Amino acid sequence: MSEEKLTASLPKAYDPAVTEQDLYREWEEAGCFKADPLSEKTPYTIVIPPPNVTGKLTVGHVLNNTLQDILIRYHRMKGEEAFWLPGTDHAGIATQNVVERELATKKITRHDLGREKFLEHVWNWKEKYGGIILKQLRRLGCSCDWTAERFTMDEGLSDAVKKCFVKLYDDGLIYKGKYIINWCPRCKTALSDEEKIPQDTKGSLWHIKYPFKDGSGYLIVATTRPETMLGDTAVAVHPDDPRYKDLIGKSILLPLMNREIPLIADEYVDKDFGSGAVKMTPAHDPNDFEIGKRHNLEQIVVIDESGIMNENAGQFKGLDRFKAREAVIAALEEQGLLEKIEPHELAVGHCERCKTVIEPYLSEQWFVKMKPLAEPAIKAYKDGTLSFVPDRWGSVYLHWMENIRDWCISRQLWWGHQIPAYTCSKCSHVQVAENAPEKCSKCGASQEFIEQDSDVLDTWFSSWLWSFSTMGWPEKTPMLDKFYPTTALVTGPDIIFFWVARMVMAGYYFTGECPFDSVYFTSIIRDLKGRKMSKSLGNSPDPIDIMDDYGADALRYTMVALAPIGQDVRFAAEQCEMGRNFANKLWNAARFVLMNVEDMELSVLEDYPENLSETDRWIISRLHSTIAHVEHCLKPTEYRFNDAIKSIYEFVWNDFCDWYLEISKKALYGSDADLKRNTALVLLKVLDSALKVLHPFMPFVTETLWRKIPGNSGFLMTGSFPEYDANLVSPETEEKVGKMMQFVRTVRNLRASANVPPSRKVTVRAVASDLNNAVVENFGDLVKSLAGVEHLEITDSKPEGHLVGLVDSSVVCMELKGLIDVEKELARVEKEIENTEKSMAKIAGKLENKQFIERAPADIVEKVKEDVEVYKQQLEKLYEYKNEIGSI
RNA sequence: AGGCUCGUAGCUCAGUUGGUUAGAGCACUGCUUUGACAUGGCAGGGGUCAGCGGUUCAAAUCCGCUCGAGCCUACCA
Repeated sequence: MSEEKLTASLPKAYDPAVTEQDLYREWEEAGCFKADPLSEKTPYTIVIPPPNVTGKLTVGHVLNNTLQDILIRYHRMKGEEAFWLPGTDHAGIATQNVVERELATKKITRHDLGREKFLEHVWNWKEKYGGIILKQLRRLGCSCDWTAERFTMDEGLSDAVKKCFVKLYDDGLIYKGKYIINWCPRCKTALSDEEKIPQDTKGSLWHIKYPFKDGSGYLIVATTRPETMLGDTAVAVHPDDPRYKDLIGKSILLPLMNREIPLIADEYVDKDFGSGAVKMTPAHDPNDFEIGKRHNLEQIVVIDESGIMNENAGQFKGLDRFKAREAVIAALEEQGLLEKIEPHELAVGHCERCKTVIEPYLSEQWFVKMKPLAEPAIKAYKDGTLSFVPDRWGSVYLHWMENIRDWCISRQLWWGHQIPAYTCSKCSHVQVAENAPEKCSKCGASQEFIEQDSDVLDTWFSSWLWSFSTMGWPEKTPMLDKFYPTTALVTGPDIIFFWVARMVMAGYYFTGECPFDSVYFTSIIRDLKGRKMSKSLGNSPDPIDIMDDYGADALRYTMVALAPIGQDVRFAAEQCEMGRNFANKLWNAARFVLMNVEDMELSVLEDYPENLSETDRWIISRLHSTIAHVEHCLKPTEYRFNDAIKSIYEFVWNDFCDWYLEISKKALYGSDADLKRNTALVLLKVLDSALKVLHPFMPFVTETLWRKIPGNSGFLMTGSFPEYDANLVSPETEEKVGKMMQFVRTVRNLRASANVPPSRKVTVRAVASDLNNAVVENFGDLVKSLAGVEHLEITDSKPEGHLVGLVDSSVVCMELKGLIDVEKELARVEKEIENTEKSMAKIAGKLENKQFIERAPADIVEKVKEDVEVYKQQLEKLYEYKNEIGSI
């Protein structure tokens, strides 16, 4: 009857779809994810790297967030006040693009709507479609504290942004100026250096004749962007270049424009590149801009904000910049001014969001002086306050920090934090303040004359504050007090500059503290061909589909198992079979335990029972070795997640299922009531502990099973992690049981080689030896049930009509009913001999080497001697056996 | 151009400070539905650890070079 009950509640196969979603709701409703700022417990904090509100879950997110969840769940179970703060990022350009594209289907532009109406649209879009990814994280099982969810444009976070801007401005670290910046002619906004993606491109180097005004010939100028020559205001050479030294100061007549420009000298010019003469276009090249400033060159803008040639481009006005290039070349050629064209490879910058070729563009922008901010961030890494795993990212971080450049933070977008700078239209006075000033502080003009800067801030200007702005900073909130600075950060190395480095700088500058102790950089997920997962390639499987097919736990298991430290991962959905199979294996192991325990009215106990058997002690020893290893792997200096999950897998599958469950059947189906009870208690307790250890990695299946264990109540996830007890680890027991296992394998091996079906029992005679005697005496009954043996006995010598196998150098014989297949058996033994000889040869040579004996540590030498001795004995026995068969 | 990382079984990957008979999962071969599980069990085949050279008593592991893959940084027009 109870059999029926269990079968009903525990089906033969684990079906994640049945439990996962409901279980998550239960956890959430019970407040299991919530962290208490007033708790006395040690805080453990992670802030999520906020995904874009427009984002959908990718396999990359899966890995990243699973790792965070593992840490959070583990530390929660270790009794710490674990706080995982979730949220999203407003993603200026990306979000604006999405909404603009949607409007475009209705043939509306944002300009049709105007700023205010457009922003209303974006907010509506955000409320409706934004943050899908956070729902998807719930599906994954992430135990974020959703009551603390934040968005970078929330009121509080927006106030923090303003506050920081004002402070930096007041401290003289924010300035506005006309500089060459990266401009996307499609998004029509400035971009930071980090948003410019260089791509190697096969271009050309055009060599153009620039004639001198006085008719005394010409010089050659080489360029990759001939269309910009229309804005040239000089040609530069190196002051020491003998070819040009005497010509410096002469006038050149700029072709096509007939503008008179000077030949100037500047150290910057590389004599060995091209012709050694460089055209200067200060309005369209960052280097020319710098040189131009030194020489007071005029800045002539010839390309407009859309990438179209403007009125300064003469006859080329109105042409797109790439069309203009062709037209300029054609015109030069016609006038015989094109000397030659060389193929030339160069890195062309592209817009991170829309892939449009970036245009260096002269415009008025806001910048942050970064050098002073970098100093404490550099120190933090160098003195160990901040650590990276893998550590090699530290040098990447340092290199960037030490060569840091000012950060262009203004964006010509509408969606974002509008810059809190106000200009008086009467006197042009600029005021920077958190709130709109009521009158001009200089000329006293009233509010109507004061206008806020129309630009918004780079999204990263809000996310670099994320680690503390989310907790209420600048208010001194209990949350901030309890959970800041945070403990760990888990993110991808691709945003080390965008985010990690800047967050460290912001942490020090605004709070005086490093915002986290350690950063773990995850692997990059690729497809099986090694390509990055991307939407355009269509090679990125949808994690939701994977979870539908295999379950969230299976996906989590697989991603973590597959991802070693800092190495890229090649992933395909089918690999989740390993996770699914593992969840199923665990399910069935639990099912077995529960079915057998059911009638005994037992519940899981605090301690193991007295009078443990050797094999009980063995599984407990294995369990505690596993616990120790897992805990070691999860330390911040290690973060060896794949190692941790693998050792649990091996414990559950190999030790617990393959051996201990099989061993326990002997007791469970036997008539010794005490033994039965003891075994059941050990099974329950080990299962209970295994579920706890595995829980941070595979939360759903473990919680589901744990709650079915008699005696358990509440939630596993808020329970405690098993405490490692070194006294329960016994190498001696593991050794003893290991010999028994070897013995069983040898018998199974013999059975297989003689094709004895599992159902047929055999007789085994073990030739007396220390090992054999101990195994037969201590584990005789077990060997019988595990290896399908009917009669097991010790003999003085090998009997006739038996197959022979070895355990170390002990001989184990299996009686064969009927004739031995001589040929087959001979082949098997010969193969065995060959293998053993090969193995021995590998190490035996060492002993003949005097140097080895003298220099190698004594214990190593001893070990080799012992091994060789074992091989020798094995070979002796194998030869003997071979002769015997041969003579049949 | 510089820097970093990687190259281990057909595939995806482990292998912590040099000393293991070089491992796992999938795939493959044979046996197997015995009362947890065929998403299973038992047994097995398969690798000159990219190549060459060096250090060492000892190298998949440390060093150098070559070849191959990838990533990051860089203002050579």
